[in-house]
Amino acid sequence: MDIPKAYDPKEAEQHHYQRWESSGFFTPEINQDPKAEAFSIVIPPPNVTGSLHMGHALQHTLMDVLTRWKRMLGYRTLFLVGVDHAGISTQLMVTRQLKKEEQKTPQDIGRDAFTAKIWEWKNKYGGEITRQIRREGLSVDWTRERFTMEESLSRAVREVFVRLYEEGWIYRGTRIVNWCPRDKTVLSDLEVKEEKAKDGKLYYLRYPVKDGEKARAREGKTGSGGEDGDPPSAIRHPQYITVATTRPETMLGDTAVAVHPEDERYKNLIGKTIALPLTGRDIPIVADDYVESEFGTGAVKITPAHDANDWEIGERHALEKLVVMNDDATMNANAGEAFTGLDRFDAREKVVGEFEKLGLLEKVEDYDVTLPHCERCRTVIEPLLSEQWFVRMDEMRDLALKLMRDEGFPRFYPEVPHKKVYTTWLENLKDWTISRQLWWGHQIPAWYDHDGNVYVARSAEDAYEQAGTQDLTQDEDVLDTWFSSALWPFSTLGWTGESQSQVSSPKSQVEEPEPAGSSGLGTRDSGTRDLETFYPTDVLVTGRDIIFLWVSRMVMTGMKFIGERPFDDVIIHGTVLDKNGQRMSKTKNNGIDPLDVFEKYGVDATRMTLAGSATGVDFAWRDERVESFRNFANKIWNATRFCLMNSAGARVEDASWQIKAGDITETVIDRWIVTRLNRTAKAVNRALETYQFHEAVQLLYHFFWDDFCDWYIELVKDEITSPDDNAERDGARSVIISVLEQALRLLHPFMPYLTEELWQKLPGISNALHNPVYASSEQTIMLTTFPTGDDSLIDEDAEKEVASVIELITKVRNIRAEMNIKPGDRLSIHVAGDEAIRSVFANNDAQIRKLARADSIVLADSLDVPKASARTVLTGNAEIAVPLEGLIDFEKERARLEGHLEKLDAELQRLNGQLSNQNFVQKAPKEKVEELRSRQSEIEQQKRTLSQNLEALNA
RNA sequence: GCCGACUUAGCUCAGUGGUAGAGCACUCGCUUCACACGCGAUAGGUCAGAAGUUCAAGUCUUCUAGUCGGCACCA
Repeated sequence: MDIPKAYDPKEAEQHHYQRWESSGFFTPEINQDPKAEAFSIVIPPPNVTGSLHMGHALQHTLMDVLTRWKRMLGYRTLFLVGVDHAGISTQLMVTRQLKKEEQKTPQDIGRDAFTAKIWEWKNKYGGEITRQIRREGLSVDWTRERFTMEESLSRAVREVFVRLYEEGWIYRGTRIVNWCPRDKTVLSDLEVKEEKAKDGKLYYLRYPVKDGEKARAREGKTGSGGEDGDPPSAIRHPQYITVATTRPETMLGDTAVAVHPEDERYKNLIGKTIALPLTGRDIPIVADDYVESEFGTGAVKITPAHDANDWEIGERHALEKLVVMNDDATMNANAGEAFTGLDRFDAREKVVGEFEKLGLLEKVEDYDVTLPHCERCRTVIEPLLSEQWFVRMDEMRDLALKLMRDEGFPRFYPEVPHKKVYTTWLENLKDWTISRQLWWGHQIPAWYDHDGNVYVARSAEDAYEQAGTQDLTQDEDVLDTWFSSALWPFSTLGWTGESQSQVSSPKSQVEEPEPAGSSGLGTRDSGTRDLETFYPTDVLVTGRDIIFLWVSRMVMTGMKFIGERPFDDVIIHGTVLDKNGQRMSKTKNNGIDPLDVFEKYGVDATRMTLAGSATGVDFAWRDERVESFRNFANKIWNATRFCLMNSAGARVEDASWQIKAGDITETVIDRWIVTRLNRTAKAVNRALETYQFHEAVQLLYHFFWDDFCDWYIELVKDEITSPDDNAERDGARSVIISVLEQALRLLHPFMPYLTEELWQKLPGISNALHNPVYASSEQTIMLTTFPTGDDSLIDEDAEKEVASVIELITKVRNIRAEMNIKPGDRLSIHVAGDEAIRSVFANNDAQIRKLARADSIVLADSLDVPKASARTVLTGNAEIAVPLEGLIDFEKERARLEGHLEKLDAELQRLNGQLSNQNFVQKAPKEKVEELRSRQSEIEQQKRTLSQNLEALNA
């Protein structure tokens, strides 16, 4: 067979995906067992504007590993894929394009034309991310692909909105909100990022108090001792009160100054009036507990329309709420003629300048301040009084908290710290601002009549009916993108709220089996049956940045509208950092493009790298790491190449080969590799059950490379490559190729392309190797049965025997290396040991001689070798000597033995210490003590032997 | 300010109370007929520091130091 010496990933990556997809392997309908248990995952929908980054690649890999694994185990498997409309991002992108190509703004062309443009853009460019998902090899069901803006999902959105409104859980109200003056929309608290301001300043402004004490005024000091000697009087008060602020421009909207009611400095000012400079307005001095006397001057200017805390104070004291800014953060007419139209930062300078002119600027201090920024465009957020739609979170939150308290769902992996963070966040949750001043998104299903009455309805027709008129206008705003994402686990499975009975049937039950012959394609109308089958989903894989934004909200809506949790488990994966441990970001331009990595090292090697990182832990990206998995892929390629070069007369035994393994596994070496295979299979399954992906990767890597390649292939090589055409050789060839086939299955969820490519080349493969539930499907490794390991095939004696053989070979190789024996020089090996070990070595004489490059092995009761020999001992106290007449360097040999003795000494000392400790002997488990004792006597024996050897050398 | 995580070999990281592990890099040797993206053999650790619990601590507790997160506040 003509197979290239090096694996070329691109070759395999081109061929298989299209066949997998078009053959319907990814759809749950491929499973022909009507009773098959369901397994489902929904993808966190990537933004339609997005392109693949490492975070995606990581989470996608984990989801696909689980899906492919479960599918091979016979589950009815759905990995649901879809894309998010990503309101702000998409609107901004198309706005930019419109400006560039037509020099127009969205307002120029109007709402309908603009949203049409976005749909156009989506249809043209929105497929980028889905092409990349195919490249990753994800076994997602494209026949069920969803988009958050498609009709059925939009219907679910309207249904949820209407029902929450009718229950009073959604309301419209006027609040201080986070306003992005650049995107000109309100944002939720979660879309705002606190960042340190570059040169924060704290400005101390003097506000004149009406009827202030003139004598004090000239000094311009508050509270300090009068230099004119006038004693302070209870009736007298200073002419000014000084307030400190970081945003002087907001003083134009001040409607009070607040002090702490117990603050002695200001007690007599409470109730007085301030003549607010630059405005001609009079504002009161009020007392409020919120004020901290120690901070700043202890007096706070109150701007209820432009600060959340001030708004609260305003409510308590019935203050006027004066809005002084426009939606682009320029000052409006309320700010006064001199300021109207000025940008907020220009207004700040001007206000400060004016105060200075008036002698009212006391001082300016440098001040570290963190300011809220728009997560997306990094503009400083302006807290603004605005009328918006909100979701009341008290009862929603309780649904999620109750689920966690009563049932412990969702289970977070890793549990620490996410369970606590999630719970704490829920406990302190504030209402959710859901309206957005955008055009791209789900328009709020609320209509208004001329009198401002609101009609919330599932459709315009319903609203007309409610209002008794068609003269209504729909709310201009759209919903937060996360509102539709919150419904994703059920809206994608067909829930639109119509004729919805509670999901009561266990999801393992599928009412009617798919008719035979149905390829499972084109099942978009599977409707609510999908919901019954696949909801709740099994596991959600996502990053910690959207636990609040997304995970928590899915839990709430799932509990509210389906009455069941949306998923059992949530895997929170780590962040992929750059090689210096820094977060990847566009501004730092230190991102690593997964597609470049695919190009350079292959998709499978990238997947192994990602799955090989510990669950939930951040890790720095190293190309060297991918390189090692690229090498691993090449190793698998070449091991298979070797098997195929020697496969005449061999064939892969079908799945039952495991059971009748006794028939074909005749040698201890065969029994050993079958044992190792089954131990590995068991451990891999155990690791995946607890989402220890890196553990599974390590197990597979070492099984394949160390056990299978380094030892098994080398031990059976002579037999496999024998030119003699006989049944024994062909049997051996069938064993190795069958073990290889099982190994490829174990690797498949991680390395789908390579394993399919190689599997298809093996002799004797067919769909008879498939899991029975996929019996009639076209042959593919992805539908074979995943090996779970069989205890009856684990042979501990074989393990021990081969371990001795390996130890012997290794020790002899060690002697060769330490003594600088040339590779071409042949040796003879003398072994003294008991009957059992001698028979093990005798049975594997040929293999040992080959791998240790020895001419002969002499087995005896005791050693009879010349002084010029290198010696060592084996576990179980067998002695080894390699005569090195003329080759031995006595100095070196002495040093080698002494080194070995030293190590044994150190260990023995530890053991002696432990075993002479009565506390240990009495309290430690019996087996532990026994274990140490036998190790102790073994070391003593080995020491005796080595000492004798050393003496003989010195004699 | 509150909560949390991390600190293990030169680097990146695993580690389940019981003799410290991997990959890469390093050192030595090898054109051994699957693979130099390879083979063989080494070397390399006071597990951040201190105290405690325990027969036994990298692992559990407390404190300290450093690194990095999340949340809140910010007149």
